[in-house]
Amino acid sequence: MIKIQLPDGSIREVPKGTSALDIANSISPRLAAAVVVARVRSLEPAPATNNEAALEASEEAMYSSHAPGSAAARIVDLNMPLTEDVALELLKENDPAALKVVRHSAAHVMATAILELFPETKLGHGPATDNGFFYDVYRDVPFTELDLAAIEGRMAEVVRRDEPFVRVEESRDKGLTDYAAQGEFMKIHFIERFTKPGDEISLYKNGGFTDFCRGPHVPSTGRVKAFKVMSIAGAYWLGDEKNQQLQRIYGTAFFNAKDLDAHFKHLEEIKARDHRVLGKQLDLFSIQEVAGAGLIFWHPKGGLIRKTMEDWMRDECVRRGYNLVYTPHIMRRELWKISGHEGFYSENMYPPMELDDAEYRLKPMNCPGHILIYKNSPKSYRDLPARYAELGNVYRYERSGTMHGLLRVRGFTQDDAHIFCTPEQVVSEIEACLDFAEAVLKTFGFKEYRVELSTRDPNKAGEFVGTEEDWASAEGALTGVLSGRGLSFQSFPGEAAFYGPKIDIKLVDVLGRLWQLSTVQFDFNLPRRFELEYIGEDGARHQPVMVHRALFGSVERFFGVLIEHYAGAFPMWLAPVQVGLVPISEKHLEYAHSVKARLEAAGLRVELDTSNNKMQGKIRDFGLQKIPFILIMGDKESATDSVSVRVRAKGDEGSVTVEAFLERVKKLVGEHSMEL
RNA sequence: GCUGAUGUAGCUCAGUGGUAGAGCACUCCCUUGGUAAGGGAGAGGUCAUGGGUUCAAGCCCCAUCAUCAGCUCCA
Repeated sequence: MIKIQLPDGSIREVPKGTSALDIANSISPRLAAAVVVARVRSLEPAPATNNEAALEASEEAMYSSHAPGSAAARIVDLNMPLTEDVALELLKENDPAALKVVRHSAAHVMATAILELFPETKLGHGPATDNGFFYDVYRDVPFTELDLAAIEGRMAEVVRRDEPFVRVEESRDKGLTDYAAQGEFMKIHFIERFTKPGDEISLYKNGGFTDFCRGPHVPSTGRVKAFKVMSIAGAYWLGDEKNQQLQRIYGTAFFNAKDLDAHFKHLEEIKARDHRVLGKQLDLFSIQEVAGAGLIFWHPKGGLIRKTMEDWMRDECVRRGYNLVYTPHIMRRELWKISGHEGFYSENMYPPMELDDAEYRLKPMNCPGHILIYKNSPKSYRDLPARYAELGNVYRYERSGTMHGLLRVRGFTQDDAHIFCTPEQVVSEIEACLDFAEAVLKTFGFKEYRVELSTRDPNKAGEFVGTEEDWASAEGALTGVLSGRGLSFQSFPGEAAFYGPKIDIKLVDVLGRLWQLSTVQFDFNLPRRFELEYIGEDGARHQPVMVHRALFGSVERFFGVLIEHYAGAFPMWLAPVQVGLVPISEKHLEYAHSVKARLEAAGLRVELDTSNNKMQGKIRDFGLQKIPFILIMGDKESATDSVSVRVRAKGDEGSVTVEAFLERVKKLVGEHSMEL
């Protein structure tokens, strides 16, 4: 007999070999029908997990469905015989872990369908993802959309057959031999990678289909109730572009049709906030084929928002002790050789232009320009810290398939600054950068963010420049500042730039998506390459510490994220048109013009609709443009020097005097208020 | 760069080898109204670009460019 502890704390004694499904059935048949999978936790004290194993497990989990679960708690098949005392949790159709199991099982159903229709296909792996699942397969002939439809149809049949998922264990050698006979080269790779000689390997069978898989699965294919084959894409074998390309077939699955529908609705919502869609609808920016990919045209309304962002940023820089500088867009190739870009960044740079005096290259970064300004005159410790800031346009050659709206472009503007300081000043400078970064996020309406610290991988010292001591002190400074501020952060060893460690701030938008924007980085490399120095208090020459920092990251990318964050409904201070004026009839036009003049005199951005459309139509048009305030003016208003106020997303608020309205909105603008 | 899909009016899209279409937007006319679409008329296209097949190509074939979904990359 073994002891099974249920979530309410009660303990049942059952014969060894009893399954979770048996227990569910003993509680109630309805529970047994609703439960998908079980989570068990050993009642013995959990053995200390060793770090290396945990690391390997996470690596496996990245591209394998064979990763072992944690020793403490693991998800198991409902019909797996329980052989020791465990705490048992029956997961029903409301549990995220259960959904993953459903999706992974859906991947097996899809593989079953694919092999039935296209037996020549070789299988890679088929994990669940955040939004569904995929299966990587290899076949000489690409699958067409018709094939995908056929696969989906056959999946429905496999589900209807309601084949039980049966776990089978067999010797590794037999598995390898069988797969070799079938030419399943990818399965062989996975077995060799994830199991050791002498291990038993686990297979899951449903009907005539068998897959090397560690599970768990739903009890039978009939439990995959709501699914859809989504799309097909190329994916490199083992994620390496030097390897052959596989066909990755994406699908998604949910517990029921309602959830599946909700998922598609959610996809539509995301599409409606897509900055590329809104950029067109609100006439903010464009990308033009005739000009080239990844190059942004800022239209008047987008330009106005950009100006507001830039004005704020420049003012704030000045207020915080930065000096604004400007540097050229093209510079001699010689400079890029000194900086090292010519060597290690060349792939991302536009090729040299040959002029009569020398070769020139477009700048991919602003650092060398700022360094030349620093170097132009001797510096004393009294001159430090020197903080040079620039909204610098840089051009980087991105590979053709990688551009994405405003978020990944070939020409963009960095709010870039470089701080040259003494080692003693570093901590307070980093502090100030983080303060500034927080101010940016807060001002533009982002409440949540995550902090990441990227450090050197000591095992790969050769890939990083700078001495042991440099790195130790720089990483210590960054860590110290972060903990000193009480910020929780995640460390990423090995993720540092080759020239120094960095802090990245990722903001979380309204949909919970993460965006990498702000970055604060140490640089041991450039000060040395350019032989930067300052005269210290001791009269000797010293090398300054250099800190790179960008807060918007790129103005283009930040704008793109901003559009999606607000779904185009910008707060008052950023809205390109702040007030829309609607005269009810032609005879109110004169009054409308006078109101417009008064609002504009107060610095507001106002649009007056003088068309002969109906007032309802004018309201609709302004509404679609997501203008914060619409003012309606008819007989009543013109007689009392007032306006009828309609607020975005709130509606009609009745009439107030022009003075009172002005008072209200000037406050909203001045305070950068998120509300209206 | 790789795999697949897409490219028709300013926008969203229909058009399976035989005269280039719709709705919205735009211009003009009528309508002058009380909180998200009044009515009518008109104008607008090198069907991404370049080749090819065909008596005939938006449609079939090839190449190129761009976009989209992924992959890879992203100081």
